[in-house]
Amino acid sequence: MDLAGRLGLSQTTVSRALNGYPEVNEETRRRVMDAAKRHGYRPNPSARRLATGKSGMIGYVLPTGNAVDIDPHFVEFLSGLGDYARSHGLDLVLSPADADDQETTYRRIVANRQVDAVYISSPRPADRRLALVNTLGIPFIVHGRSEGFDFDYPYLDIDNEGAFHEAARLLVQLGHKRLALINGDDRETFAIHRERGVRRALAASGLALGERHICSLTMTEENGYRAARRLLEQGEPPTAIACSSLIMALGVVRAVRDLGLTIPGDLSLVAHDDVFPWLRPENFPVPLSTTRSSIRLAGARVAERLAARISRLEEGARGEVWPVDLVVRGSVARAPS
Amino acid sequence: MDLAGRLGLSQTTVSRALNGYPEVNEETRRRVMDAAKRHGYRPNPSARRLATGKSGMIGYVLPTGNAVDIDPHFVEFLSGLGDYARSHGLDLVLSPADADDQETTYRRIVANRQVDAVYISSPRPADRRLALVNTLGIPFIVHGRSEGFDFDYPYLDIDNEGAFHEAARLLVQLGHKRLALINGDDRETFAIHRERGVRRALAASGLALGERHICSLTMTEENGYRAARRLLEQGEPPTAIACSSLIMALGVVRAVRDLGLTIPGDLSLVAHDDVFPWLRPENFPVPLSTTRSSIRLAGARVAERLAARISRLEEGARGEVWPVDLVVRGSVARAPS
DNA sequence: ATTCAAATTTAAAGCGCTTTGAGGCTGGAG
DNA sequence: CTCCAGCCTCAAAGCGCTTTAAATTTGAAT
Repeated sequence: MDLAGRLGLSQTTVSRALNGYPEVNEETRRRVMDAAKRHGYRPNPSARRLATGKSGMIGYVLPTGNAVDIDPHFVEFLSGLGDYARSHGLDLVLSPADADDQETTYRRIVANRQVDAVYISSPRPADRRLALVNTLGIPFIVHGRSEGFDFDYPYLDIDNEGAFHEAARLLVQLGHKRLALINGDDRETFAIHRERGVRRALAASGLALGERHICSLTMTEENGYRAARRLLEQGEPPTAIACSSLIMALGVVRAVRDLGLTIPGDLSLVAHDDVFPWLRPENFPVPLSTTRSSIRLAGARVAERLAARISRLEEGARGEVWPVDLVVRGSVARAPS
Repeated sequence: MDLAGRLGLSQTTVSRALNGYPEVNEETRRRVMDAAKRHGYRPNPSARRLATGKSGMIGYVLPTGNAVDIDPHFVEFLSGLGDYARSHGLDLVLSPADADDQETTYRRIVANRQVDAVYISSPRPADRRLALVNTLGIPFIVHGRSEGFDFDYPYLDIDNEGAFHEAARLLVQLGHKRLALINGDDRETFAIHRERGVRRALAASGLALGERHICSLTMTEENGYRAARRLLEQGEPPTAIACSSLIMALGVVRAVRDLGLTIPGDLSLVAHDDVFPWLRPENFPVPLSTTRSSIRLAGARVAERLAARISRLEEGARGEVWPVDLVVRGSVARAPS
């Protein structure tokens, strides 16, 4: 669609007018903009891309594999990300990669300039993806945190340690001496931080988190159940449990029932709530106390910062840590005497 | 990276050799392929795209909005899709769109040739997206089915009607006269089909699905709870419930408990299981009977067919309907007398 | 009038690949 | 030998945009 021809202008001027370059007469710009709108002209992204190297897309390397399950949290994060992306004309590219070799894929999308920025989620300590992406020089943001690097990086995380510290502190204040933690996969930083939070709270009162009072498993209902049974059937069962996910908490509740115990009579329970629209803590058989942080809002914020980095409005390694609400509901009570 | 130069060949020949054109000497081809591998040469997709109009990507228009939640099923579907896509070098582009105006986005991605094919999910009867995409002429596959069009289209669906027919038939055989259905949003075809299946099974035995024995809501735990309470607290409560989702079934189970009833003593329950790794029917307080169909496998199959359509190995409007397993577990029993 | 810098606009050179239309070789048929 | 069919390979023309370098116009100052 030769807009330039129609207007008797050169392609150059049209391009400049459309892209907001200053060296175009305002009146000319108006004419061009006008004609563009009238004819529904949209620059061909493939061409623009070839010329500029910018794609207008955000990338995410999706670990896949037969035995690899995508975390259900992902969809909520995506809701937020998508919501922001939509209103800013960004698309999201999911590049599936072998879960055991994501590096190749990162290299590819960067080398090919398929996306303008990427985000990384569920980071682990010394996560190789971070080092890689940092080297490759593509704008990125980490959702969560890593540890053990000698460089800083931009991230958005929630205060997992603080949240679980608060939760544990509350339980301790209620007189609980034997506290247990049902955590997510402890190779991920968030789980490490949560454990740290619990330990710190216990230590402050001269208590400790027993070796047998901590479980670390992928966050499924079944694992929540198993962990709870293991914990509750041992010699010195905990009187309170902090749990890393609402889904696992479902299993915990089931286990408690199966054992003929009650919440909060025999066991106090606090879980982390990522705010799923389809499973709410207030609707648990006994309303569940939670540490709450909307993962969806995080998605939107990550998109926002990614956009800012692409347009160089944000630079440097700014880390952002969100506080987490502790919402007390019926599932916690004084320790049984 | 001028591969052509290195080899003393023309760009043309290199391009042809790499893309498998027949007019290249096999020995030459080998040399080129070899050098390409050795130097890690990868054609620049942006350039190739500009030249061919093909992007090597699959598209999905993601409905977003402040009040729009992405279905948790999406992530499982994505697992399958991603798994296939990975092994075939396809990327997935999610284009977020205002849930109320997806048309603009479809037009854009087609006009810009951003993707080679798209899939559509959660279709409704006479879904406008179908008509649109069909007109636009981009390869596509529908996950699910629509109704009321005068043209055929390629789709992959499960036999929702058959599944719920079987489930209802089983319940009827067990002597249940008052059956209820807790369905998903009845604007979507799958829900309509499921209702149809239940009605057909009941009709076969001279029974009917009472107006007050059917609920249709988005599939959350809370809605499952509400629906179950509404059903069970009315004058003639059902003795059996068919439920469209495992998540809703959680709510049903909770409601049953709250009312002091038992499964399957007072109420038989069957739910549809999309096979989530994090919530399994056998782990319900009473193992849940289900109609089971892996949505993840569907995702992989959709990707496979999409790829086939892109390379024109598949053409026409082939519909594919997968049978659904009925898995009987402890949650169903003879109707109370 | 003349001049020069600032303000606009333009021609043309990429971006890195595919594809079209030709040209160069080889070898058996004439 | 000459020709021509078959094979291969190549130069060059896009694909539709951005950007560099140069040209033109404008306008105030000389």
